[in-house]
Amino acid sequence: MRQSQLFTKTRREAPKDEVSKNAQLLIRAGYIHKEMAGVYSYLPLGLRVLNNLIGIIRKEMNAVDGQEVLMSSLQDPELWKQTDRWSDKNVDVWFKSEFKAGGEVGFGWTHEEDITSIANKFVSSYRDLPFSAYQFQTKFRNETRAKSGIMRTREFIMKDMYSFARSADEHEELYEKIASAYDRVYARAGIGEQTYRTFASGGAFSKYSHEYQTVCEAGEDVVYVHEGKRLAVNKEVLEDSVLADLGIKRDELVEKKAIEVGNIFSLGTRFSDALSLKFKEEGGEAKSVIMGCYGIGPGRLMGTIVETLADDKGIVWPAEVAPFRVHLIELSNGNEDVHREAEELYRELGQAGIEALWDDRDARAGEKLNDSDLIGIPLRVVVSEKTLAAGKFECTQRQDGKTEHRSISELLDYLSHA
RNA sequence: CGGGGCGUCGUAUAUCGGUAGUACGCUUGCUUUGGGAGCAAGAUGGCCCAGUUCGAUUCUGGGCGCCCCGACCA
Repeated sequence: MRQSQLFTKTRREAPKDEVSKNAQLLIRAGYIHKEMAGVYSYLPLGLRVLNNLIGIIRKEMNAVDGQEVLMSSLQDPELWKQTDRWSDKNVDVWFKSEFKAGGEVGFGWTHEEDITSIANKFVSSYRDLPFSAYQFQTKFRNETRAKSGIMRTREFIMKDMYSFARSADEHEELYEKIASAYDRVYARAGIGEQTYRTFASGGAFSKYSHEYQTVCEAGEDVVYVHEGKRLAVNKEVLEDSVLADLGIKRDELVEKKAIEVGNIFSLGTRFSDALSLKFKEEGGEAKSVIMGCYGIGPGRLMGTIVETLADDKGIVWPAEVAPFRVHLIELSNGNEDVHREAEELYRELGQAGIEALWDDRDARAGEKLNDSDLIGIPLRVVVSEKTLAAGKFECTQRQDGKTEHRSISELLDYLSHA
């Protein structure tokens, strides 16, 4: 799209009350807008990034046979009372409201109860299992303290998947399959190398749960990374018995700060028992369904990418995540030939299916180039009197600043292979 | 929820019990044009409610909001 028509603008300075790098850069570049503490809106550029991340996650969940649903935000207290998770004493993150006609209602902060109740309508036989269902849905959590920009908010979209299996073995198989999908998500999101499957406390039904932790100075968690095995152990569970389980030694571990970008865990029969989700085995015997739960917050993932990959000039988006593939910078200063050349290139890119942000604003070179660095689109293509004379465009990688000069066909060829 | 800090043009910052200034941004004009240009003219501000005072943006109290540390974080 034409940058002159983009209704957001960049800013030189971040608001003084934003301390986290992710929020500072995302606000300065016009990706997000803060509504109140812990509540952010996504603006055109930000929504493009968020949707790209959602697209990646959706594809990977579908690839492991996840079935997408969309559950309601409004939650029925009766359901939650059955699992003892309605009272504010047991759960302190509830947002609650009332119906005009009387009666309480809650805003969902997770959906085990809901999905289990839905599954109950359809699952009765061993033939109905296994399956996994997931959604992208806005969660509400009344955090006592929102913090770190978009990393910990009171309203956020979460991809939450729930698996339903007939046996512990079957559950384990599903669990591992989904875990591998998670690895692919982080790799495609550009933070695969920094992200480790991390052993964390498991709760009542399995010894461990797994977090996906991205090593980053801004992280709130402390993990111990075993580079050889590409895994990590959360500080919370760092004990000799855990090290023995994993076959690793204490001195092989390196302490790092990390951001939790995903969490998967086994639920056992905690919810199926409480809500009577059972199936009949081949022999006719009723058994409780074994469940698992798998979460990723695309917003937090977006923040983590910014925290992890940004440099002192601004954001650096990985290719699959970026709001546009190309940032076309027109430095025409009123030169009609340069302007026409930029317009032509923009059209050609569009025809090739490559989305570009075309900076056609009447602004000086410094402002445009600095904005381009801040916005962080992977490839910057400059069109100017110089490039017009040379017959080649100046193509610069945002990530490493490397520049190459390409003709239009060379550029299209490069983009089709990248 | 405990502790601490902060609310001044759109943004970032000064000052001050008596005229609220600067920078960037914005408007208009001229010049300039490859890493946030120059000149000139202009518009825009004291979170809310009380109290003290001749006079409050400033002092006091309350409210609301925001940030940080901790606790919490299936």
